[in-house]
Amino acid sequence: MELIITEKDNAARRIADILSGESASSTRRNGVNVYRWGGKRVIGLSGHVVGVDFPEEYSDWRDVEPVELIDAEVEKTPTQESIVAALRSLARDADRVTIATDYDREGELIGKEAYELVRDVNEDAPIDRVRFSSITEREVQNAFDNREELDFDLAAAGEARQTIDLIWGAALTRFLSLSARQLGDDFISVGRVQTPTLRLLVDREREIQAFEPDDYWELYADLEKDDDDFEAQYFYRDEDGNEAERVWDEDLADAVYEALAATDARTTVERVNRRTRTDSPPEPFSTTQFIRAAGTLGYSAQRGMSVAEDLYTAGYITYPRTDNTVYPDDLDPEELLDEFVGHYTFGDDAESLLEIEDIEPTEGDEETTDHPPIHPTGEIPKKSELSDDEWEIYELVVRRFFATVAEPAVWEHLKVVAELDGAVSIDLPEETDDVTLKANGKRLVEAGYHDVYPYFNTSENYVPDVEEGEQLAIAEARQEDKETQPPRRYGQSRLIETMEKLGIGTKSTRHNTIEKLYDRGYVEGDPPRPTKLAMAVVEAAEEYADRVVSEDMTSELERDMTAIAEGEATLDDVTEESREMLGRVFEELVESREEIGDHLQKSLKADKTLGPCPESDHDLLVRRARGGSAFVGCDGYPECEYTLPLPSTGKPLILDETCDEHDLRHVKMLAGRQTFVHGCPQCKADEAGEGPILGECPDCGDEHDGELAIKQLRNGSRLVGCTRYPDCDYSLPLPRRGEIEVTDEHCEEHGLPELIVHNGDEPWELGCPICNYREYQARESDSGSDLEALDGIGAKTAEKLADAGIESIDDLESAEPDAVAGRVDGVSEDRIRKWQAKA
DNA sequence: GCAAGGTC
Repeated sequence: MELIITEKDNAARRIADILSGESASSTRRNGVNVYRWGGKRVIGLSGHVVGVDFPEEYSDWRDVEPVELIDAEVEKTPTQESIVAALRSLARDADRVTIATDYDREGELIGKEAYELVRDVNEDAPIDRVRFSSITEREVQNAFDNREELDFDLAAAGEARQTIDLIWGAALTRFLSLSARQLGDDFISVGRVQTPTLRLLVDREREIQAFEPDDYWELYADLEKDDDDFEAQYFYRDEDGNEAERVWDEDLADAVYEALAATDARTTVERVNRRTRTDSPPEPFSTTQFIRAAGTLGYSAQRGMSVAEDLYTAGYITYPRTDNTVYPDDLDPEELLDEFVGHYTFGDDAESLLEIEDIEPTEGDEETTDHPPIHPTGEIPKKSELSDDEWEIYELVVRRFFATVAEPAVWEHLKVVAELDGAVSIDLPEETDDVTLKANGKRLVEAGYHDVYPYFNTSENYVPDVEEGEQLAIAEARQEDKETQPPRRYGQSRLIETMEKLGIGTKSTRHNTIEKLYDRGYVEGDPPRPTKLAMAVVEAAEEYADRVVSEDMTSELERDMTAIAEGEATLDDVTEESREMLGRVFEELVESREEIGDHLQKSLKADKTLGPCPESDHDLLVRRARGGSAFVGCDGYPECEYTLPLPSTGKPLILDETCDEHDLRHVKMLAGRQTFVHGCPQCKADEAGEGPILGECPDCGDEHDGELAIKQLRNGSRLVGCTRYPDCDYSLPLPRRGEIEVTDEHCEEHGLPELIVHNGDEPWELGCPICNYREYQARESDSGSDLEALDGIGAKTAEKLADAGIESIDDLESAEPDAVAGRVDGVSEDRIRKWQAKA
């Protein structure tokens, strides 16, 4: 039996299909897919199935001095037990083994891990390696006809990286966490990739903080041509002879403005320049460029990749983790375009592209052996099979492929330079005696690839045809006061592009690294903004472990890995040298342990500080109750017990903005799509108490004495809500407009006063707010059950639920999952719990 | 509970 091992299940299935001529059948062994036909078996791993770690006796952070990790042994242990077991049992019966992992360094290492697992149970079977850069019939057949050997040197290069990353990362992470007494979930981590990435953000933040704006002015004039006018901007030549628009001298700006604004101001056209510019179509999608494009559609790096992975797993697009920007020879663009002909969304574009005579796809600079650039596979999903996000990303990938085989666009640029007539009595900048204006027009003459790829800005700027010597009056002049702006924060996709340029991280990990910075409390918001803790970690690293905060550590490691791969150095040479270096770092580090710990702790506290406590000399902090919910408490606790509530949904983020009245920073609650700005917690608490009390809260009145009151929210809407908010979020809606009168009449059923809304001529007797809301809900449910608003409940399911007596979200929330599951076919307890969580 | 790299 021949055993073929791939890096992932998906590749295993496709290779089995190709080699068997689609006759392979899928079976499961130990819960792992195995594809079989004749005497062949194919199994897919899940990337690395073994991992490196220190022996058990090093696992207690408090027991082990971090410095001891430097010379600790590093072991490899299975991390994917079931896959390892399945692999071993297949390997026992194999008389030939073929390693078909990805064609890159990490793939070679994963292959070597498989090799060793096989050798543990089978000493004799020959083990070959096949290499292919895309899973197409030709490439795969060719690879199996030209079997090669596993490259142990290349795998060793990968092992050097594993060892060095573990030792540096673990030793420094434990050192910082212990020195700041941050154990448990909130440890302080550093690493070869995350820390230089964080430094990029911190450096930018430092620039922003140090930035001092300068004033400047810009001057515009609308020039009249026939019945139209068009905007032209004042410019001059600076010392270097370059065109400059920013005027730094206010007196000069005023003088130019006056000259332009004079009632008789006229200009003469000095120059008219027309040129056409070719606008080449974009390159094929690498992971980084894909993330950037998805970013412009509003997807975070993580989300964009996650959607792409789903589309890949479903078979609609190729593997989304690739550095490659050159399509392989195997890809026949015409053939792929043909697949889209007749499609209701893409058909017309595909047909028009097929009319191009010689289709020559664009190419980027990066050509790699691992995977092709991301492109559609030709298996086209129905729109209804995909979620909105999936469809949007799928369309992006299809259209990007279209763009890479489309024709260039052509722009016509029209530049008009005009000069103010008559003598000007202004002290103008050097090398000019004139007030000169320019207008830059552009027009898309041939849309080219923009027709099939509508994601780029193609807005035109209209400038009419004018001739040299023509006189144009000034319709209006404008002087704009401006300020230079601080550099902008990195957005997620810019950050990923910069990481790629600096060579840190990989196509598969860069987006995860950014996510990790969020999880660790190093950055907040989007674009990511570093916290005080992040500043302190970077400062500590810069001072004591400069290597781990610089991208040079990666580039030097890359150099060493190349040396190992080429047989010029050994794994031991490289790791030993790295250990010595880390040893020297620790010599200085341990001397300053307390100082470093102090600084980190202060920064951690600063990240949680809102401002002064009204009842003591301490600060108010965001704290976490035992149950995990956040609230505001005093740093002077237990002497001062002052607290303020925070909403129960989401994770609090402290903003820079401060409340004028209480000097407290505003709070934003991060809760995915339901993220909202809570504002100053003191103001919110004050507001919550406002308004007349109507009666007992039906949800928590018995247990906690909650009461219902009329509340006005910051956004202007009003409601009847519990005074114990946010601990109790019972609420009833109220109309936005009109004055609300609380009458002496009380509802018999609920004991609440009847309300009257005065808005316009006719007062509206709203009545008891609970009864009013019930009626409103009844009207809503007449027009269709609100259950369908929940993700995962379609019309059919809603009908089935209604048959079982569950007609609304309220019903669902109060239902017992096991009872419902018993009454409704095909609906499990689990699903009901999920809906209840969503409701 | 540490890293970074695979993959889901």
